[in-house]
Amino acid sequence: MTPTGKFSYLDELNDVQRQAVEATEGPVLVVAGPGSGKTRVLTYRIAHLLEKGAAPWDVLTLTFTNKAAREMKERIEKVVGPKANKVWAGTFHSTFARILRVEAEKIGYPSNFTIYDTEDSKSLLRTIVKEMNLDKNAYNINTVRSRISSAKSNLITPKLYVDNEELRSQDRMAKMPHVATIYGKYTARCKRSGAMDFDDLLYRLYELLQSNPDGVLDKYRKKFKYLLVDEFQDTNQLQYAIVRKLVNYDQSPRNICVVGDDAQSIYAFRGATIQNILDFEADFKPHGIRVFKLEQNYRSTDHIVQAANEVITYNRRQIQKKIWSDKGDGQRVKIIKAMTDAEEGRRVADTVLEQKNRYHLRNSDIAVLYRTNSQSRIFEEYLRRYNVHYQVFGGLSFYQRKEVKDLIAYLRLVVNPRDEEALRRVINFPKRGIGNTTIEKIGEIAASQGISFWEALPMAPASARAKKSIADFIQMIKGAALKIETANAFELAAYIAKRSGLADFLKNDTSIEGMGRLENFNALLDGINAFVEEDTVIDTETIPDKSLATYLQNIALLTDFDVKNADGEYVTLMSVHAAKGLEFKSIFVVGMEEKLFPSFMSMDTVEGLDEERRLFYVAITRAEQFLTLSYANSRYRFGQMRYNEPSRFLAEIPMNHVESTHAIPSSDRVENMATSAKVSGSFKRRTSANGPNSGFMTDPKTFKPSPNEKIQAGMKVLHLKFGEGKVLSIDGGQGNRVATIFFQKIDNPQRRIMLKFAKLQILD
DNA sequence: GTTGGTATCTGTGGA
DNA sequence: AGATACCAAC
Repeated sequence: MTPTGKFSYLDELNDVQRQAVEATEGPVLVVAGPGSGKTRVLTYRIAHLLEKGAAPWDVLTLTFTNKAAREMKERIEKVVGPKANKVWAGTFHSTFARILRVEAEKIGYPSNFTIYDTEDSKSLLRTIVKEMNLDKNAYNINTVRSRISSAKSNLITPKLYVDNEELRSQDRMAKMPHVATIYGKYTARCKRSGAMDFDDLLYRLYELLQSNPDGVLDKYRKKFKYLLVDEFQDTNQLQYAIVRKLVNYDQSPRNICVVGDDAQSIYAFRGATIQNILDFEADFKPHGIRVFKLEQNYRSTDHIVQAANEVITYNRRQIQKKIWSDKGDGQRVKIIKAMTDAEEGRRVADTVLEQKNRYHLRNSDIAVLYRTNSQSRIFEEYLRRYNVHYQVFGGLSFYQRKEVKDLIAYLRLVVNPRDEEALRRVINFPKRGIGNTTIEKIGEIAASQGISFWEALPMAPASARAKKSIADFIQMIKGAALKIETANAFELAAYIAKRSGLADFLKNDTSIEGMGRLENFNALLDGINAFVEEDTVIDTETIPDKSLATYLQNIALLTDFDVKNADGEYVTLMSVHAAKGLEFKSIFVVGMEEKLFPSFMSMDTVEGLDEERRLFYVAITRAEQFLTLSYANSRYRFGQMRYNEPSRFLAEIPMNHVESTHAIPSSDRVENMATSAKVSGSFKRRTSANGPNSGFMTDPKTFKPSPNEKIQAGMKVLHLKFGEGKVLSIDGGQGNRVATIFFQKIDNPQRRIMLKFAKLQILD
């Protein structure tokens, strides 16, 4: 079949891709390896739907980032023209917020509800923990928040939480038995404040569809005739439950297509579960699901692809697939070892320069990826020193800066005075003589009467001066709220900036940082002005509504990515998580050390390690041509020098894909241990308690050594002392063969063993 | 209520 | 090291 005429875009697809695009009716699962043209399939599929006569507004595409949604729309537009803009394509959060905006009142929320960001949530939780007189050290706010978040992501309401013995006993073991109560109070407080947190945007939509007031469920089932979900491996139970509500019912055509890669699932901490992919297959099996596997990688050269393939085999469960590339062998993986984090920074920057010169790479071809955002500093330092332009993504986004959040809090308050977190933030900033005692009293009144903080404000038993301040504050907010119908968002913001004293406060701070803050503050005002003046594309939509409420609702879901200018020539610095879906000619994955990558937080469980390994898989598969991994023997953390061993992931890359001038990490380590022990007396040698000398890992009675000639790379073998291992590679001539073997259970897992002396039993 | 100094704590990822 | 929480003195 040779597609002709207007279907010519089909020519740009390989066989499997085309089948996935053309299977428009009924349930479809696309398992897409890295660089396999996943986005191309999704966009062409939508284009194909439109060409075949579907109306743009019949199609709903859910992504995880605004960037992905935006990209998709742009690419659809290239194929089908401007009607692409009428397709519903957005993030789960923004799309659901948009629907909730319309339907909120059906579930007891105002349509101008506030969206609480993580800081707001944590601040509210802190208040609740305090009010309940609980020990805030026992109730770590991040832990509490994530418990509540994952409860919501698993469809567990406060009521269900109370009755859930498993969760309750986990809480008791963690010495925080009152999480259930906190969860209940938190939910009530959000509702009373007319606020939804990020999880609520999903949960409340589910609740809406579930309770189905005024046949609202049917309305959306009819509206979205085709549903597509990107990065399905990163959905949580709640998201999948919503998807099922929308498409999986009697008489439904079940036109749903989900695209994902189990090997790239890296958001389990956010409640995502690979189980969703497996469930999807089972749930739609009775309805003729079709599964397509995209296995050809168009992004990377072979050494990189094979290294990635090999690394991921160390994970337990996975959907079988073999990613391959026909782009030639390309360069081997380069490994940089450094003594200190500073040396790592310098050598990475050196290599950046070298690659720019030798291979004529541009800054924008290069990215430095790290496990934690705090690692960015040292690379910034050296790149700046070398005069290489760079851009850091992640970390504090523009909208999270204090000066920006302060003004936004005022604006939030004008739109929704019940917004307690906004109110608490600005009631005494700039200072107007309303202190903690007064604020606490107001909180108590609100709690005892079951009213919002705002409504309790005038009842505050305070000094005459404080009362006057409060009255004035109320007046200011009410005054601004009155203008909401007549003034546009910018006029209101400018008014509040002046009237609140914020603008003056910032102008009076002449320090360097203070000037920076003023700049940000003004940039925010400019941004609001631009929103009013132009057809600003904020999310993926051209927003027709210029109200302050619309503005606030949109920026609440923006991240750093969406603000930074995407053009320009700079080296990209970002976390591995943030790099998902991106590609660069040259990738540096830095900080390849035990306890950092894999993170110490994830090291004690197999599931945790598997997720870290998938994260590493994502990192290395971002590279098209050059992949450099680096680690440092020591680095500063919390003002203290810490020593780490090279990451176990390094040892999982077979030697034949690694640049040979670099010795393997485990043998490096022996040298480095010796030198650093001399240099620094405090260096702690690993105790051998569970190391190789602590005795046999294998029962000598059942151990049957195999003939050494039979040992080959890739085999699983058993060693008397070291236990089970995997032969990574074999080198050396006949009679002198040396095997590099990875033994999972020992401290320095990668070992070089002379086969003529070794006793090894082949396991498979 | 506000200010400024000191103790304490933090140890991943992000919509 | 850097942010935040807490506390004593104004």
